[in-house]
Amino acid sequence: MAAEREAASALQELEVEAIEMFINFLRLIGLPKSVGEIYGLLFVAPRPMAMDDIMERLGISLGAASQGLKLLRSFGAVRVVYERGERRDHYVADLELSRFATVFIKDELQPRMDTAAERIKRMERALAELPAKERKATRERIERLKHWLDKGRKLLPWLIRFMKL
Amino acid sequence: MAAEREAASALQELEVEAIEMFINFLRLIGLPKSVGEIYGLLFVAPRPMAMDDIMERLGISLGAASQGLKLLRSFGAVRVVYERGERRDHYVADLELSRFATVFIKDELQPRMDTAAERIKRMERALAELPAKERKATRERIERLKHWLDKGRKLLPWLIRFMKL
DNA sequence: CATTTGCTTCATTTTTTCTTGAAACATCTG
DNA sequence: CAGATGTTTCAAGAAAAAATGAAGCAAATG
Repeated sequence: MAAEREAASALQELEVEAIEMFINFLRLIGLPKSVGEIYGLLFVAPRPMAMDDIMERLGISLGAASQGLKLLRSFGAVRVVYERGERRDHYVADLELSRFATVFIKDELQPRMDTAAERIKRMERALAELPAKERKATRERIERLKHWLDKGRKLLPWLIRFMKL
Repeated sequence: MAAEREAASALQELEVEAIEMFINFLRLIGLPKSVGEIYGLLFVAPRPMAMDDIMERLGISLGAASQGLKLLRSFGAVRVVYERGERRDHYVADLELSRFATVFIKDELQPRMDTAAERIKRMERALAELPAKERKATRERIERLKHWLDKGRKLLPWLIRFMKL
C-alpha cells in the first residue's frame, strides 16, 4: 500500500468526490487547494475532526492545516466544537454555503468596485488634459465604464440576498 | 528619464488608471496581468494600435503581447481592424464589457457545475455503502449540495441576460 | 512546576503560473 | 523570388503562490 496511506485510513469515494468538488469551487474564488480539501473533508465528515485527523487524512502539512482552518474559521465556514474529554479542538463544517459567495463579494468584488469608482473619477478629471479631438470619444468610453460599474454595484446586494435564499 | 521610457512615450494618467482597473478586474476571472494591461490600454486608446505599439507602450514582451491579443481576440474582447496602407494588424477594444462576464460564466462556472452534478450523482450512489448510522446525516448534506447547485444553475442564465442588459 | 500536547507562525522550499525572447513561419514588397 | 517585416509558438527563465516543517508559544496534565 502506498506510503501516503500507511498512517491514515484511505479516503472513501464519497470523501474524494466532495473534496475534489470543493477544491474546484473554492479555487474559483481564489482559495488554495488545501483549503478546498479541508472544507470538502469536513463537509462529509460524520463527526467533528481534530486537526491531526485532517492532516493525516488529507496528507497535508501541519502549517497548511492550521492556516487553512484559520481562514475557514475567519469567514465562518468552519466552527470549533468542544468535545467532552478531548483536549484537541474539533472542527465541523458550517453547511451554509452562501458564506463563500458572501465573503467573496464583500472581500473581493466590493473593494475592487470601490477603487474602480475612484479611478473613474480621476479619469474624468484627466479628460480635460486630452487633445480636444480625442476628448469626446474617450468621454463616451468612460461613461460606459461608469455604466457597468453602476450595474455591478446594483447587482451585488441583490446577489447577496439571492444567496441567502 | 527611466530606461522603460526611452523608446516609448510615457503612459498618460488616464491610461494608467484604465490599465490598473482592468488588471484588477480581469485577474478576478483568472486572466494574467499582461492581458489586463493590453485590454486597459486599448480601452482608452483613441486609435487602433499595432502590436509593437502595445509592446512598447506597456513594456511587455513580444510573446506576451501576441498571446494576450490572441486570447482577447478569442473571446471577442478585441478585434483587428484593417488600416489602409498599414501592413501590421491593428487592434481595437470591443467595448461590450459583458463579454468578460459571459465568457467567464460559460468557460469557468458552467463546466464546474456540470462536473459537480456528476459528482453528486456518484456521491448518492456511494451513500449505500456507508454504515447505516451515518447514512441519514450524509444524505442530508448531499441534498444541500444539490440544492445549491440547482440554485446556481438557475442563476447563470439570468445573470447572462442581466449582463447583456 | 516540569513535561507533554496542541496550535500558530514564518523562513524556506516546492509548485504553479506568467513572461521572455529566439526560432520558425508567414506574408508583403520591390 | 530575395529580403524585409510582422506574427506565432514554445522552451527556458522569472515571478508569484502555496506547502512544508521547525521553532516558539500556550495551555493542560500529572
